[in-house]
Amino acid sequence: MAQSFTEENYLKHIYKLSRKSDKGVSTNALAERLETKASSVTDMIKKLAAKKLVDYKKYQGVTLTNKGLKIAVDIIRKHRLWEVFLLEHLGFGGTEVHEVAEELEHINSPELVERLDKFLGYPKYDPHGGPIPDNKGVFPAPARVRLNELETGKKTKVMGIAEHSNAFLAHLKKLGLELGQEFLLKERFDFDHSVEIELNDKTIQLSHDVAKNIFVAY
Amino acid sequence: MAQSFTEENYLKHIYKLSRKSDKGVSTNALAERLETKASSVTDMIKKLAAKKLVDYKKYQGVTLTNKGLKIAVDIIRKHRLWEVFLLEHLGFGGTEVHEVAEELEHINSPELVERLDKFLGYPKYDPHGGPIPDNKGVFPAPARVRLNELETGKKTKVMGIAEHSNAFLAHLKKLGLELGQEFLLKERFDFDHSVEIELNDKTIQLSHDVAKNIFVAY
DNA sequence: ACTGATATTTAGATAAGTCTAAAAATAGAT
DNA sequence: ATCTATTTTTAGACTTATCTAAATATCAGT
Repeated sequence: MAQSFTEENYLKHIYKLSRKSDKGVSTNALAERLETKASSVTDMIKKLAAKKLVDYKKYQGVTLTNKGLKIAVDIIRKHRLWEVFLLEHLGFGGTEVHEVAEELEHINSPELVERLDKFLGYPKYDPHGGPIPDNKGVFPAPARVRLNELETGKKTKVMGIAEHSNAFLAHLKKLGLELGQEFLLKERFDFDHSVEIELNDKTIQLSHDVAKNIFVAY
Repeated sequence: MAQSFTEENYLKHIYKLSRKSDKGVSTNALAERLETKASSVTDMIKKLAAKKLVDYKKYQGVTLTNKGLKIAVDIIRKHRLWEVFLLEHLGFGGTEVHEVAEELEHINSPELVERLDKFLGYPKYDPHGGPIPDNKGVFPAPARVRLNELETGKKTKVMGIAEHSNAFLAHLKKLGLELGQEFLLKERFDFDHSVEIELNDKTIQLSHDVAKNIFVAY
């Protein structure tokens, strides 16, 4: 039972939104994400429910079934593998990659994905730090943590980010916090959870909002 | 003005069929190629004509406009570049590649294509010997020729094939005529245009039908 | 020039995914 | 507990690409 491009996108975004809270995903939230109308979302949700890819009760939001979850995770896998390819082998820059990967993730060939995974050396994280599930849908155990959770006094490095807005990317760039950048976590201030780090002989402050969106090695 | 997956396929197949004869491509021929019905083809042709991608007069078949030709050639370019990638870098086998490339050829990102082309080393032919047009749509001048056109007495090697049926591929394999295989063209027999070649110390005969579908270096 | 066979087009229907506008359900405030 | 604002669903329509069945045009042979 093959899924259409559109169905796959719905499943993927239901998955992503469901990570943010443990309630069902609301129709409006999905509509906004998918840049479509709530009525369209309702229609599609019914279709996905008929295919047993989501559980749905009117007015209650949707959740993925195991079947739907499997498909969603596989899309994530493909997306992130392609991103690794685009960034590490084709030399794409940071932000241009995303929309191309949005297309490539829907290419339907399990063999292609396996071969690509092998070609890339079975990477566990994409260049943004997103974990890449294996072909069983299992995510790697994180050898990394959010900067707001790291113990002070540790030397570490930027492994990825949890927030991909252009504003955030630009901010990090300005701070010199590129992917792979090493630095020392000097102190955490309890009253606002901001942190102080040292990199390239400069000491800088990061707000809690920034720190919690940076993945670092531990 | 972006083309849909389906429109691109129509354009590609119109292009390929129009190579075989210099008349317009017939509705039925297209229907057979695309595994659809003649009536569907008529509808789509009208749509393409409205977009000025084909010239069309009722009952007279279709031909590509310059605009349509450009798109068709670009699809071929993408298809063949992806085939190079799949075969040379991902280790795919000969025949499994085609349907994956059929999907990849519709990924819409000029930058991706340029970067892929560069990554692959600007190949001029795909692994089947198909010439790869450059980003202006220009095909490479062939440094190769069909075996039935080569002068006798020449040492040469298999550069590609013009026929991709499984039967033909199996036949070549059995003869030991893999891609890249070197051999000597010993003789051509005028009465049936069959040829005699020597490879790996064996002398074998090839019919005209076989010879004309093998591209060789010259 | 006619006739039968074949190729092509038209007309009307269907399915997927979307929309607008209106109706119905829910949640929050009092 | 009720009212109001918000969210969600329904109903009906539109677009794309397809189909079947029927109508029409072209072609080849006489």
